[in-house]
Amino acid sequence: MVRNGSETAAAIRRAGLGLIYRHGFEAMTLRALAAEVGVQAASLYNHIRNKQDLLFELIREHMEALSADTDAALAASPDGATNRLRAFIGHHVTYHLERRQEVFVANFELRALDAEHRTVIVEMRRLYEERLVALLRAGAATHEFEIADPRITAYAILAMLTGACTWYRPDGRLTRAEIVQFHTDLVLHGCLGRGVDPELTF
Amino acid sequence: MVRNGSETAAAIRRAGLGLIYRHGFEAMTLRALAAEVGVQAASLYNHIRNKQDLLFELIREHMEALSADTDAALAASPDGATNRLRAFIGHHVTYHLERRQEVFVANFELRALDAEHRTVIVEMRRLYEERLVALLRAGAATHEFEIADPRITAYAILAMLTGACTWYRPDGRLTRAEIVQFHTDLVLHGCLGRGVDPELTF
DNA sequence: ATAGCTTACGAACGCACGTTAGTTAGTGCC
DNA sequence: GGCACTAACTAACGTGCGTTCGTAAGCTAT
Repeated sequence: MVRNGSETAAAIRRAGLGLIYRHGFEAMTLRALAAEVGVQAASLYNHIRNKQDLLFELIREHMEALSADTDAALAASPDGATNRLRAFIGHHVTYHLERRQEVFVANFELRALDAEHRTVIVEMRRLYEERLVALLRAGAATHEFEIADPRITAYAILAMLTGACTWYRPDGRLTRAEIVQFHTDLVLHGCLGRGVDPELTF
Repeated sequence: MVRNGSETAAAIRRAGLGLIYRHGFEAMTLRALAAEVGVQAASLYNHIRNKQDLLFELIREHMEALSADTDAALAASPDGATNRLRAFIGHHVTYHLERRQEVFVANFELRALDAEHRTVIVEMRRLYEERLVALLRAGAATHEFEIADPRITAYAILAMLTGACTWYRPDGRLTRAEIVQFHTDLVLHGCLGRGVDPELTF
């Protein structure tokens, strides 16, 4: 059977992402991937350069989409550091919850990339993190935030937000909007809550 | 050459941990492990049951040590939810920064465990998380904290704290004590800082 | 001294891996 | 209708894997 080529290519990426997510890149065999696509292992090579390149492309495409989407979200945000931070958190959480597989693979299969490919991805990730660092710096400069170390704070926030991917289930107790709300509150006010002085509520 | 058995066993665990940390469990070969220990691959089997069991034992021992150590830290803490939360954060961050390899392996090689072994570890991790959930609940009950969802908050805090392992370097800019301080402030007060109303500082 | 246990070795097994080669069958354009 | 192209197939290559086997050598207790 001869299918449309780009359909097969898309099916390979989709199935590959799922298999890498579930079993890890090293543990995924091309034969298993081919079986899931409904094709012989050798036929994969009509659509991918090789196994390593499939991983790289999956991660690269994810990082590019994330970058473009983040730009759009921040551009749409009202002015002011707090507003922009809210926009960033809302977008990051929503986007990440919607693409848990991509996020997981992009974060934890970096070590399976060879040196050159890894360098490319790490740089893309650095640029993403830098957006939040800059945002925090701006808020600290206007005294909207009280932040001793914007870089460390940015890493901590990102780890917290991205962490939601590990337990979130679409059919779970909480909606994505609720999860965004929780994390926004946590980042802005911490565990003690804003209720300490209700009059300061925004 | 015939060495003391338990020395070799310890060397296997140490080298195995490092290799799994750097390359992943699936990507680590027993021949590479044996070479690092200075032994033939077959000789490993005098000290481990098999490859899978080595991973399980590494993770299990880590989880047991973490559990015991956390109990000790909480037992030594002064009363009160905020104090206990500080103690938990201080201990978690310090312990995790000191054992980044164990932490990484225990968190991200779970999928390489077979079903029964994974069940055991997941349960141990649940019990650990439950300590923080209980702590947050206690603080919410006394109105020391304002927490809408203790479980989600616990997950978020743990993700944030554990995330420090990914960027921390012992020879880096920040000491472990500084990192503890940063994260404690973030958890307790969030980005807006307690400076919003200095009189409310605890 | 010697028996028994521990620890190591070298060689090999059977298997599954990523990848390549050569070929066949549909598809679209002139 | 014929040609070029794409996408699929089967078969096989060489490699490296986890693991087992049989054996040698050192340590320890009698």
